[in-house]
Amino acid sequence: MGQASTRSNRSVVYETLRRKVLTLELPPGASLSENELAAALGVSRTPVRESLILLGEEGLVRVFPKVGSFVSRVDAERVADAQFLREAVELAAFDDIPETLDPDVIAELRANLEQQREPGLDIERFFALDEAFHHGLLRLSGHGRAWSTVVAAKGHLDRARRLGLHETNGVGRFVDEHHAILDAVVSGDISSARDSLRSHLRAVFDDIEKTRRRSPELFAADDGTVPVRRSIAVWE
Amino acid sequence: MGQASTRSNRSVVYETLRRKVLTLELPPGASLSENELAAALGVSRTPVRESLILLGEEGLVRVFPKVGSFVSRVDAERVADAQFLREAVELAAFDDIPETLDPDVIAELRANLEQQREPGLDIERFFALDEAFHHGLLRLSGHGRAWSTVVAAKGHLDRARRLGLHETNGVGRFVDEHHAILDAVVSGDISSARDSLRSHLRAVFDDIEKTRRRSPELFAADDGTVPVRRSIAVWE
DNA sequence: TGGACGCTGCTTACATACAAGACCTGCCAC
DNA sequence: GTGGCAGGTCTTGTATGTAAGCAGCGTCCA
Repeated sequence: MGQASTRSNRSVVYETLRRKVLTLELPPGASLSENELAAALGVSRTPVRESLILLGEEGLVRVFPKVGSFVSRVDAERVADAQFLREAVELAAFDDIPETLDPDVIAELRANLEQQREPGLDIERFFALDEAFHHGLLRLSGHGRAWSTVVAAKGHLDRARRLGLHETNGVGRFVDEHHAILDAVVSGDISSARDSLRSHLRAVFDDIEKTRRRSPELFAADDGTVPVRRSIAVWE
Repeated sequence: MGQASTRSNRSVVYETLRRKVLTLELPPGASLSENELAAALGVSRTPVRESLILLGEEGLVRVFPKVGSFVSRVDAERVADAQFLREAVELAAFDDIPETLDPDVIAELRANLEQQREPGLDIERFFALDEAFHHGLLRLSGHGRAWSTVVAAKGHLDRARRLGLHETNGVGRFVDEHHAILDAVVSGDISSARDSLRSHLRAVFDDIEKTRRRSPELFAADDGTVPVRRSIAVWE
């Protein structure tokens, strides 16, 4: 594939596919044929297959034995599960925030928020910054390693969110909330920080729910029905 | 392998290996050669390899490229992470317990507790009942699907616990706590149920910590050091 | 017209062959 | 004795071959 030899092909394939699924470049229902993906990515079926298995475990892909693999539908139930998990972890972490905050992490969070204010922020950049911000919050309480669990949940949330949010219009509100959370943390008002974080996470979820009501056709029950074969173009 | 053809070989291999790791039948540091496992299980390397990848994602196995795969060390840091995650999820679920409880689930939980009281309870049976009990509690709040996340965490906790707990001596206390939790839930005192559940989970964790202090050699930092090749017999 | 049946082409599941790197061991030079 | 190098053998990573199952479509028959 031409990438540095320090990374396995499987890692590259996995991350490539995951990114394309999360950005909806590979939309829900898209067919993910091992052969086609292998050819498109210039590798054999093995790393592709292993990546699909991992994505299946994550719930982003459904593998139907002997039939095909498909990008999973955006399922409202799964999105709600993800929201519950994320909220539980991030709020619980706040209970363990120490008296004296790690100045490095605080500096990183402040710098992050600066960038969230930059004009011309595109949606991909915002999602990346948002992710780093919430990860930083977890690290403040010494629970940074729980982030990987949140990431798995966050994937479903972001995918649902993207369905209705293709520009950064209205993102400013979330940036404001990030500031409020960090300010509360720094000032030592953990209780207020908790409330701010909770309402922030809920606001994101409400945003998703609003999208779902406005465009229910984008969401679909993941009820095990097999998508029509090759119903959606696979590779761009 | 002889199992019913309705289940894939990979599922069988994965579950077999996972069980052996969790029960310490495959102890921390044990070598997991793809070739040897494939021969021992009567399948090819493919399903074995895919299982190892999944177990690696779960943190129960470490795969060193071109060197070997090994059962991961019981790492105190990872155990603490698991405890944090589990506590966060189970406590958050209690906030969503509805006024009227699902009678089927309640009946199931009561029956479960009956069995926990049975004399001659062995450790494996207790772990299974404990697992079903906590899963049931999650279902009461409609968050049963979050159980899979807790399971991943619980694996690390159980493994640590088994290191010091090889009989059910002292398990009675945990059974009592289960009763207290369920009684509080049924009586509608969610706040008390929360407190009981929290102290229950903490007690289990303290139990692990006590084991760690008593037998620190059982725990080891998972610092990336490669175990000596074939240092521990692989298959029984 | 409608239903059943078989063929064809696709898919994943599994098995195996090959490649490439890491470790250990033993020999050899000093 | 000791350092270093080479080779053999292990490992996982990747590629490819084989098997088996499902779907869709066309055909044939009633």
